[in-house]
Parts: sequence; structure tokens; C-alpha cells
Amino acid sequence: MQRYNPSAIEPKWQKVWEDQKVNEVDVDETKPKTYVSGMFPYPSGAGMHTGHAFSYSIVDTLARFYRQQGHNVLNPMGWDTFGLPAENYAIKTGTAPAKVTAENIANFKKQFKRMGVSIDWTREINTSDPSYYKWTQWVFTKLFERGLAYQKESLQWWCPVDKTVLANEQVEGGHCWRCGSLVEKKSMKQWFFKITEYADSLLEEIDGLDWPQKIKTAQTNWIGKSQGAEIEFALASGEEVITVFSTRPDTIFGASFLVLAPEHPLAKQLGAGDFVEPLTRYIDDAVKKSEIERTNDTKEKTGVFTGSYAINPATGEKVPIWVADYVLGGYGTGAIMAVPAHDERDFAFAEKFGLPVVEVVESDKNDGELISHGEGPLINSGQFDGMMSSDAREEIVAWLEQRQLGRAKTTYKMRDWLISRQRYWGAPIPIIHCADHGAVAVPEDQLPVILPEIEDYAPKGDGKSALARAEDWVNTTCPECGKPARRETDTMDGYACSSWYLLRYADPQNTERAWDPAKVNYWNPLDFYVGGDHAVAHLLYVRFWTHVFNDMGLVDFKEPVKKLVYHGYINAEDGTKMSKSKGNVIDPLDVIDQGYGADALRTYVLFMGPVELDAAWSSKGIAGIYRFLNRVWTLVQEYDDAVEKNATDNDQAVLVARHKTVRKVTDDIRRMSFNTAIAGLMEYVNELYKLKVDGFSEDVWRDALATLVQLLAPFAPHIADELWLQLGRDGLVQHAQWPHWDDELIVEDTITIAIQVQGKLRGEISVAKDADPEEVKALALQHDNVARFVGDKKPAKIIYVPGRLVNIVL
RNA sequence: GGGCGAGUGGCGGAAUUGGUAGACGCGCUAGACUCAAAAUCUGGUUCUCGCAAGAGAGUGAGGGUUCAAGUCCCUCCUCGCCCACCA
Repeated sequence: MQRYNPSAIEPKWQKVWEDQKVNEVDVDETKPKTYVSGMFPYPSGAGMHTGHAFSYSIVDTLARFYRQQGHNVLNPMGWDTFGLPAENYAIKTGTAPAKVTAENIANFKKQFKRMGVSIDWTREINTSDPSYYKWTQWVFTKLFERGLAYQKESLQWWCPVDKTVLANEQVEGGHCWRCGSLVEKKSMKQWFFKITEYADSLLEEIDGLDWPQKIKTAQTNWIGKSQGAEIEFALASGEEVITVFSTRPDTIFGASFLVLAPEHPLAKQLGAGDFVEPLTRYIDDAVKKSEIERTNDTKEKTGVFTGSYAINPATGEKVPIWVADYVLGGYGTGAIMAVPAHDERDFAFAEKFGLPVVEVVESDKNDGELISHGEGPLINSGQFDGMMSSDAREEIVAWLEQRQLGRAKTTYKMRDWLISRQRYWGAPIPIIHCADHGAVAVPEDQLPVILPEIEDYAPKGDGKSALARAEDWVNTTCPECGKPARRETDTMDGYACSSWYLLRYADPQNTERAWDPAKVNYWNPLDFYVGGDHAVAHLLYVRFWTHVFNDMGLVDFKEPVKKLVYHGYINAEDGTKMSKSKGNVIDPLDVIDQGYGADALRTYVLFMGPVELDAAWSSKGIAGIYRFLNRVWTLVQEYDDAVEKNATDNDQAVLVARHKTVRKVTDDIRRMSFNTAIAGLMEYVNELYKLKVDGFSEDVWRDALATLVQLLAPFAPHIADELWLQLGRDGLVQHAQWPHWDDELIVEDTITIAIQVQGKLRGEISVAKDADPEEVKALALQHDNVARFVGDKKPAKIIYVPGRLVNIVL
């Protein structure tokens, strides 16, 4: 009898799969397709970690499950290689990022292969390879043509350590998402993608996505659509007009002052008399501070009076204009009408500076509440008195519109996507700046704009990438007029590269175009996208690009991903995050090498708990899974023992257990409940061990074991193919038909019915599966313990839930 | 402050439509095998009382709907995550 030895069988089967090219696929209209992918990894020098092991165990289990179901399954892999770690390493050591990246990829690939993941490696892509970024650049030029890529001078988040600008999504609580340093505001000319033009389209499609609610909510909040009105307040002196944005135009009669953001273009000009000096000082101070610093201490409001007044267009009264940093320059119009009676922030400000508070909505305030923001009938609002505030919103906007003092307006929190990076290791922005023609896109036949090799990768903090110093490369000619011109020296945000790779997998070697629509429309959109990160950034950008491609007629669908499987993190044994400094990192390759093998690792990470939850690694836990695989192994080795006895008494029980397990495992995998699917397999194995003692007929036993192997294969593919061979089956498990079950067979002839008296369990009886309800009720009343509780009383009602229980109500 | 989740044994968790709470695993424990240990196998394991049969309690707290509630409704507490002066 052989012992279970994963380190012997796993490399053997990995080689068989590779030699037989079993995972290489092509368009095949005769089969249902399934396209599954994890979010492609950044191949760091540290190699694969438990998060990768978890993600790709989910991906591969789905891939193998649907393959066994007869689907044509695309399970590709690629590398998200542009980015700061490789460049920082290059700056430190002088090694070209491309070289380090190639080494890291080789290492990652080897590690993934040792996991036994069923990847079609002929489709491997690498975002920093010119054959890939040629098409990233091509997409850029298409967006540029459509006015969706544009340049503008603006205040931007700037990371002083990484010496680059950052997108809003890359600033976390005022700190750089990469290095953690405090970010600053800096005014620069930058490239943007006009994602705001797609705000409504992206919002509309969210509802229909089969994605976790928390991700959908996060995206909805990020887009942050709010409907309101722009209202014009004329200055009391002079021609100028201040436009404010409000979602509560119904409260305009209560607007007792205006507040401008320090960045507002009129803020300084409004200074009058003695107020000029403190106003200027306040504005200069506030603008220097980052937005985050300003918003960090939310408690205490600060601000200064400008000395100027505006006219409330509803009341005609003079209202003072203040400047305060609680109003943000970048949202709405950068100016608000303050309605202190119905807004907490305005109230706090009014209270501190002694400004008037006018109630205009009547409502029941709870004890201790000074203001209300609920709905109610208007008061102190002229001709609108008595109207419900919710109705007044439209009426008042219409009234203002008529007098040309305002209009309905929708605003979004989302800003355009800033994509230029003053760094070397990224896809060059394919633009040439010409003195006569301005920014000109590089024509398709001149793509890719190859990232040149240079000596010194370090940015010098002058707001330009190291590319600016590659004079030979920078100097070129204008595609329009042929005169000398200069290349754009910024590179693209890495998120641009990852916004279309899911399409490239469908047609990865195409040199004529980014993809063949026929192939993409066959494979895409993804059926399953697996990851545990990028709730808004990547997952919003990839949606944005796909919406654009749909508008351009390049793809037949708007949404790139049907089902998003968003998984949790695997923490260290003590429940804290794994980190090198704490020394509590589990290396999945070590786990394999310790002798547990890839099958145990894969099965264990899926058994730990529901995929969406965080879980703590347990060395005892993986040992338990190894024990389980060992039991499966041994069960097959003892095949002859069980068959020799050739008894048939247990055949029916084995059959029932088998069909039950097929149903449970199939259902559970379909609903992503891998932990319970594995638990079901354990139950089945325990049951077979018990039944094995008495033996069975050979064909029943053989089917029981073959089914076990098939159901186990998505989780533990190596042991499955090995045992499949031992059982004398042909070929690989993945080429066999997934087992079927028969609902009729699952119900045993005799079933156990629970008996309750007044809802409390008092006993059990066994009845035939098709027993007559009246008969079951009578039997229930005869049960000794039940009779004791019923006593002399006559049951008022007897409820029978077929196949489950009887409840006797007294 | 806003939004979204979640609270079940010693631990991770299960209970898919309101129908026997605690599947499965870990741990613990008793036994078998062994000179012994490991490995393996078999049994037990929510708490309290009881030799047992069984009884009582029990899914964060309190109330409600129902023959029946972990599941539905209301009030509250705690924790986690995301966003956060967005007018």
C-alpha cells in the first residue's frame, strides 16, 4: 500500500497537464464558455504571499469546476509590472526595471505552477512589454480623439517622497498610498481622463451588477451624485455675481450669509476696508495647508468676514460674505449659501461668529436639537409659506429660473482621473508637443512610443520625470508639420494599463489591433473576477474604459465583469496582519515544501471560512486538511478490503450518500460556499469509512470512490488525478463528465420526524417517506415522552411539516 | 457625522425558503494499536442538574409577530469596514 506523498505526485501531474496542454483554449461556439480571472498580480521581489494563494485557489477551483461541467474555460494570467517598487529598486541599484521585472515574473510563474493552477500560459501578458503598452497608448490616442483625455493646469496632490502627483483615489487620509508620507498640493499641468462624463452611465449600471453590496455602495458614494441648484447672489456693490450650489434650494429664505472657499477666485477681491489685511492672511494660510489638514480638525470652524455683502435673491436682503476653509474649493462652485437653521456646519459657524439664524422649515425637533434638516412646511418664506419643503425645492428653482437667478444642477464628488506621472517606469503618454499644433497624438503607425533605456532613473523633484533628460528621445518631429517638436515626458498611471487587460487576454498576441471584437465578444465580459482590493480605483476605471469602448463600438457590452468575488484577507495566527517586521508571515511555498503540498494548501485556504471574510492562518488547521486528504487517499488504497467482503446490505446507503454529496458540493460551489462544499466531502468520507466495515458490491464502491475523486478535483487536483488513475479510470478527471444526482434517490425510505409539544422538542419517530400525514400525527401522540407532556389535554392543533416535524399545540 | 456589514460552544465556523441550533474542522478527552511515543483508528465534547432516561437554560440585551424565530419587526448595546466639513 502506497503512502500519500504530495511532493511526489504533485510535480508529476503538473508536468502531465503542461505536456498535454490541457488548459489551452480557443473560441468554441459549441460549448458554453466561462471566463474567470483573478486581479493580475504585481510581481514583487518578495514572491507569492498567502493573499495570492487564496485568490488563485478561488480562481482555480472555479476554473476547474466549470471545466469539469463541460464548459470552455478561459483562465489566463498576466503581470501588472509598471510601478514604483521596480523603479525605486532601479534608482537604488542602477538595475534596469525591465530586468528586475523579468526576474520577478519568472519567479512568480514558477510559484504559481507549483500551486497547480490551471492557467493557459500561452495568453500570458505583461503591461510593461511594448507589445502590450503599444495598445495602452493606442487607447490613450482614441480617448484623446474623443476629448476624453485632456491637459489642464491645476492644483494636484503631490507626494514629496515619491516625487509624483497622485490621483484622488491614491490619497488615503492625506497620505500617499504607496509610501505613506503626507501629500501636498502643487499646481501643475497634468493629463486627465474625463471619467466625469461617464458618471451617470457608471451609476446607472451599478444596480444590475452581481457584485457585493459594499463595493457597489462604495462606488455610488465615490461618484457622489447630488441634485440641487446653482443660485446667483449679486454683490450689494458692483456688477459681480457669486454663484452658489445647494441641494436645499427650498431653504433659500433662510440663507443669512454666504461662505466662499479660500480658493474662490473672488475671495481676495471682496476684501473691503479694515477687513482686507486679516482676509488676505487667512486665505494665504489656508491655501498653503493641504485640504486634508484643513479637514482633519473638523470640530472648530475658522473664517473671516470679507467686509462685502451680497443680495439674497429670494428675500432681497443684504447678507454678509465670509471666507472659511470648511467650504471646499473643488466641489460645487466653491461657494455656499449658509442656512444655519437647517445645516449643522452653518449653524456652528453662525454661532461662533454671531451671525443670524432664520428658521424656514417647520419641523419637530427632538429635545436638545438646535437645528433640523428634515422636511416640513415652509415658514418665513414669503409666497412659499406652508408648502412642503420637498415640493418647494422644485417650485423655488422654477421661480429662480424664471428670473434668471438660478437653475437646477447636478454635481458629483468624483473628479476627473489624473493620469500623468512624473516617473520613468510607466507607459509613455503618446503625445508630441508642437509649437504650431499644440499637443498632437502619436499616429497609430508610430506606436508604440518605446520607453528608452536611460542611466539615471531618479526624479529630481523639478516636477519632471527622468525621461525629460533623455534628450535624444524627447526631441522628435511633429506628426502634423514635420517641424522639430518634443515628446510628452510624463508616463501613464499604472491603472491605465490594468483598465483593459481583461480584454487583451481574449486576443493576447494580436499585432494588428488591440483585440479582435469577435474573440472579445465571445469570452468577455468576465463571468468571475476574483480579488480583495481596489473597491473604487481599479474596479471603477475598468468599468469606465469598458463603457467608452462600448460607445466606440469596440465591444458589445458595457460592463466588464458579471460577478465580482471579493474575498477577505488571510491574517497571521494571532489575527493581526502578516508583516515582515513582525516576523509572522506565512509563505505558501514553505507550506507546500513542508510536505503538506499544494492540494492541502489550496483546500485549506478555502476551508478556513466564507470567502468574503478575513481569516487567521492556523498551522493546526492545515494539518487537519492534510489529515482529510490522507483519509481520502487511504480509503482508495483499501479498495480491495471493502470489495472482498462483497456484502450488499450497505449499497443503498452508499448510493444515497453519494447522490446527496454530489448535490451539496455542486450547489455549494455554485454559490461560492467552498467551506461547506469541503465540509460535505468530509462528511461523505466519514460516512464511507463507517459503511466500509461491512463491505459492498464492487461496482457500487467503485462509483462511490470515483465520484469522491471528481468532487474533490476542483480543490485538490493532483491527488484527484492520481487516485483517478489508481481507480483504473481513463484520462484526466477534468475530461470526465461531472457526476449527476437524482433528487428521488436522496430521500431514504425511512425518515426521522421530530415531535414538538408547544414548540419544544420532545421526541423523534421513524416513518416511511410517503407516510400518510394523519398516520404520522397519530404515531406522534403515541410517543411515550410526548404523551407525558400532552397528558389529558386534547391537542388544539397538530401541525405537520412533511418530512421534518410534528408540532402539537395544546 | 453618514453609509454598509456583523455579533452563534474553548476556537474557525454551519443552519440555502421561518421548521430538530451548533454540520464540518481545530482543540480537549476516553479507548484501541504500541515495550513506549508519534502516526493512525473508534467514541465523547453548548452550559447546568442527573448513573441514566430525561429536564432546565441557550444564537449581544430587551420587547413583539407566529403553532414554531439565529432567521421577520421595533428599541438599545458592542465590534468591524468604507466614506468623511461634499453644502
